[in-house]
Amino acid sequence: MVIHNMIDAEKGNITRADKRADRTRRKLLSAALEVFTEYGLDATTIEDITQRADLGKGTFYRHFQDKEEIATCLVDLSLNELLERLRNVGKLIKTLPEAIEHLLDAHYKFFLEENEKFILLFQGRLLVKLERRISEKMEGPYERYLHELEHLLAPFVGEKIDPMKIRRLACAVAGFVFGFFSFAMIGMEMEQVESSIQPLRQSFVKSLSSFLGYLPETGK
Amino acid sequence: MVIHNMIDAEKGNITRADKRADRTRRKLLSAALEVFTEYGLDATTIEDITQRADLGKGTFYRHFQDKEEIATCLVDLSLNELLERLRNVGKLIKTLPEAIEHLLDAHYKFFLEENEKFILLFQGRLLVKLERRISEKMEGPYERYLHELEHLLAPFVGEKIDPMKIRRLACAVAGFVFGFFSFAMIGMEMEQVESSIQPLRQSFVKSLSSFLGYLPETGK
DNA sequence: GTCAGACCTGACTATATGGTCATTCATAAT
DNA sequence: ATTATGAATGACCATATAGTCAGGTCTGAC
Repeated sequence: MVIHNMIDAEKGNITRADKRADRTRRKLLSAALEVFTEYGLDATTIEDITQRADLGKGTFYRHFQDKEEIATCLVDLSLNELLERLRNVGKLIKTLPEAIEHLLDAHYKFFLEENEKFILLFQGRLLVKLERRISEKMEGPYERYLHELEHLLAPFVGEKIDPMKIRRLACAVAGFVFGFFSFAMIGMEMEQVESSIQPLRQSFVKSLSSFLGYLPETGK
Repeated sequence: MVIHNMIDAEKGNITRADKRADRTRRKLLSAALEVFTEYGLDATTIEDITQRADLGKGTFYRHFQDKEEIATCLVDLSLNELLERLRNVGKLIKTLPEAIEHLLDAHYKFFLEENEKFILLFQGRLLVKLERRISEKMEGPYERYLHELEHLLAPFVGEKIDPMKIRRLACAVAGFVFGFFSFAMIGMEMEQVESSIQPLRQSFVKSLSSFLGYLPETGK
């Protein structure tokens, strides 16, 4: 909610005008998510967004500075949802492979349930090359994501984890989930997908564990 | 080579001017491949290309109509290389799973050896959503690719293959290779990658075979 | 009912990119 | 050496998109 209405804000009241502004902002965000995943970040124009939201062009600039800001905002929101899932550990985790299992599960469910948001976060390019014309603002949330990954895995790795390793791990996980998606593409039933992905999952978890220096014998 | 020089062309001679034009054209193509994979198709401008090629902007339009044409040209060239690999079957193929094995191998090697070209062909989006702002010209080579895939697989499938199935298969294969790439990203040795990808490969080949109606017992 | 304040609007301006063309440069024939 | 032909050039124009703002609309207080 954009707070221009200082009188009401000071009173701590939520006026109908505030609600209206909030609705408009939401409309813009949801429209932007749609067109971004449809046309891609670069190809969408501000008017694509406002037309999809059925609003005037000027309205966009009342809520966001530019395309980058709304994109960052969407990335932030989507990332928060993903991180929430990461933090929300079901069962107790004792080993690194278990932690990585959980990591995969969270991403994989996020992909299934919030497809557009996943695509926004891991939009092709991020996977394919690391150095790109990525704006400063866009790097922020991504750093946060990496930091959170480290936080999740650190307890199960002896020494401090090399930041480059975290980065690569992140790419690998996103790649894995997209790879998993390739199974879904051939129109298989979900149960069938789950079972055929199983051998890959195990192999992948093992690879990632040893990549982070895990030794099966010692359990460390 | 752009032939404006009719006198020499009629003579069947290749003049130094022709060679020069050809060199320029190649410079443009190679510069375009670089910037396309770096910035993405949408984000690159004509000047990005000419600057990278160290040429004047006007020169671009002497060789290509617009960005789309050079992109299509690159896609065509890259596709031809990929199709060449597909046609170049090493050993005799007798069953559908063997054909799919070969299909995977070709894509996988193409990805490793011609990374930029692979990325150009399967640029993120194609994977993620099928309906997009894809230009007519871009669809052409892609249709050709699908047709060639059908040609490769048809002998091992009884009835005619549903075009939609071919489309999905194509997406699945590209997705698989990107997924495979996720292994490579974590900095593993190539041999290690090959062995950890093995269970996945088998499972994937099986899934694709049955997706196309293959019954293991009958061998058809 | 009316008035102030905040939201929304779309015509307008500025800028960046696409695309053109008169000119310059390189080549090859005489 | 001269000249004709085609390649390369970059200043230039046209267009599309970013971003602005004066004016219209909605809301809530009095």
